[in-house]
Amino acid sequence: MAAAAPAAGKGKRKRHLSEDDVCLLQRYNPGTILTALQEVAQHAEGRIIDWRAVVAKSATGITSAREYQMLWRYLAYHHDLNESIEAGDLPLGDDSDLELELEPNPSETKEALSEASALAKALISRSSREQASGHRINLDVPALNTQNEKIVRVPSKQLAQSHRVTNVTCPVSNPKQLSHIVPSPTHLDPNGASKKRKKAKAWSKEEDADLAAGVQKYGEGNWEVILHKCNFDNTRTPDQLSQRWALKRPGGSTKPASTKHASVGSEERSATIKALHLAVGPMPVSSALRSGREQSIQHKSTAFAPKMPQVRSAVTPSLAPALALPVQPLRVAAEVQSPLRHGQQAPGQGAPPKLSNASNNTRKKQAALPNSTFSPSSIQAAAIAAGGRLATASTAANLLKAAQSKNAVHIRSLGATSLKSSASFDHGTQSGGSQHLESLNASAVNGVSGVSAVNQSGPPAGAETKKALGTTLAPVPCDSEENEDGSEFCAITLDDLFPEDAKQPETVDTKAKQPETTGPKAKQPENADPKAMHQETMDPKSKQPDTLKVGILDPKDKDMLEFDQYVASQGAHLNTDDLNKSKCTNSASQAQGLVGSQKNPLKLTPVDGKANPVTAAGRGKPVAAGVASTGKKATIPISHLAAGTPRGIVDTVNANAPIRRTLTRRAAALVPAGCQAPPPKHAIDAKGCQMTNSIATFVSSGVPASSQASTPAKDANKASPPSSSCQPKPDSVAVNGAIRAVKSVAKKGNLPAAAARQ
DNA sequence: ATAGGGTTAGAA
DNA sequence: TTCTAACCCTAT
Repeated sequence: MAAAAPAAGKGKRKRHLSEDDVCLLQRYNPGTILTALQEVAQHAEGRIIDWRAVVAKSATGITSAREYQMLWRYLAYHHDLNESIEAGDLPLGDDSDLELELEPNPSETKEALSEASALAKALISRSSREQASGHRINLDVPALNTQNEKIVRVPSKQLAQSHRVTNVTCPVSNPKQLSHIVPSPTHLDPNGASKKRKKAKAWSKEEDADLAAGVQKYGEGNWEVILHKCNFDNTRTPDQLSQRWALKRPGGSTKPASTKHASVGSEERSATIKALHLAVGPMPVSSALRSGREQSIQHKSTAFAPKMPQVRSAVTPSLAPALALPVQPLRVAAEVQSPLRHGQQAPGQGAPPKLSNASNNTRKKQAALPNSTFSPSSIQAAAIAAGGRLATASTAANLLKAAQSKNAVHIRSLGATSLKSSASFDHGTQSGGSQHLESLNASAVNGVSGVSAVNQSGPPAGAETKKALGTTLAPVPCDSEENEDGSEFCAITLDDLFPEDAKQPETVDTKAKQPETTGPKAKQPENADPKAMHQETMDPKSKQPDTLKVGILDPKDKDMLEFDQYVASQGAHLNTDDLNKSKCTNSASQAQGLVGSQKNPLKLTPVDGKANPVTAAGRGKPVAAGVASTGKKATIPISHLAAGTPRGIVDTVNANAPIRRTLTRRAAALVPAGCQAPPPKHAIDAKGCQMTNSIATFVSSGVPASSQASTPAKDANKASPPSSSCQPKPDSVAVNGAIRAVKSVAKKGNLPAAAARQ
């Protein structure tokens, strides 16, 4: 509303009075309001307004000084309108009425003038109607063309009778609403006032809350629905909602820590906790989520991998910092370090997850560096949670059937992978089905191995591996650091993980094409079967009952173990939970809302040959294989028959970050990771594991198989040996079946829309 | 639908 | 003048 604005005095706040304010009032005729504003301006010479004097002379018809004050405060400060005010009530005594100074004659803009003009006409129009119906409101509305005549003058006597108007038909300046009443401002002002950018309207907390609630209720992306179902004023557009959400959504915020949300960390942490609760039910999450050194304790987090898939919401990067649960499926403890992380702290004694809010330069950057600290397990946890969405009960069942019936897919066991891990590091910009395959097989399954080898081989090997791996490890050479217990750690920066962001994509292809050459020197004692490298991923032979050496938890891992055990105990239940339940439920959506966007992250490329996996995977960050592998001296033989027991944290790493881009792989990789993990000591439900395995199997091999069979992806040429190994074979039938199964699930809505679209 | 970048308005 | 938030536009 153009006539608005008790406006700014020097150093005072300024507020625009919009038509919405008037609409909200419902109690007062707009003319009354305008008159009141004018009167307030006239009486606002001192610090304190003498409301009684104002009322005495008021033309508004308002007889209660208190009411008058209340109206003003509503208009100026959005104070509540108190319904129960008697005529004799005294105004409040405080002197806060003029925190906003009055500008009786604010300078008008073209837009304002046109709006005001429209408003005036609307008022006149209504006035005419009311006149015809006996409700005469005598509004003398000038065109507001001059500085001194902006305020509607309302003859006092009429207003005295009519200042209370019930069901005020709100005159609007919004062209949409106005169009049926009076010519739109567009017509009134052909000079482009209507073209002018809308005045920025700050988002109130209420709006943000509404938005969050809307997202929870209707899901991210349904901005139209949210817009209409939630009480957004008509000045908001779906686009604005989307943009706002992009800014405000938990985990997606680009806000620097210095601003409003000072403690993003705690927010994310709590969000994570909630998400985790949703995933695994009430449990001593706190122990698992502890920050600080304890958090970095080596931990067989793989044990709970299969237990968490029911988290429907995407676990966004925010989960990672909170879930710093290291993993040590192998003998090398690896910790992903953010470049922001100060010092080269021994990962095992890592500082509390430090959220990086500092770099807020670009959204891109944010996407690439959602959080500053990844620990393998946190990553895994995130990926698990994300990947979990792949598996509804039915999906799992279908996939299980498919996988079991034909033994269609066999993920190469750790032993077979040996040095190909390099390929998994080199996904950078690589795209195409081959990438999927590669990622899944090499990074998910083998990645850890590769890293392990690197670490175990010591600095020289690390350096070499770094080279072999391309640029992924460049920023932070995989220097072996020995922990007090002898565990070795590999520090990997985010740049390592996301070479694409590090702008070193060239190396990708080359490496991908020559995976074998990558890390011959990387030592992988347990699995160093060169032939294995050439084995088909789907080849049953690859299913080597390798014995994994998993470090025994040392005492300080107790909490982690506790966590694992708990999760393990929850395994079956979680795996059979019906994902559908959570689809729109509060809790699930809450997780979504709190933890972050789930729509984007999930892209199930494999489902359909039409979907070009390249898009999702091609842009995907390279798989930071091996990040997770860790190990301790004591070893426990672990048979990782099922689905090849990928040490999949690797892919999980990516799941943490721009999930949107690579989730297809990550989720897939992830699941197997979980399955493999259950160390003997953890009583894990075989069923749940199998199911998960099935899914993993499907995803892993299914993607490439599918894409290769049906889509000559543009990057198909880049197919690396591993991927080619995944050529559809008789066995792949099962894979396809699994794909179909998932597809159907997706169609049923069990998978996020984004996934279904794929 | 969304990301990313540019533009604009308002506040400090 | 600078910074920030909101808006707008365009490409994907």
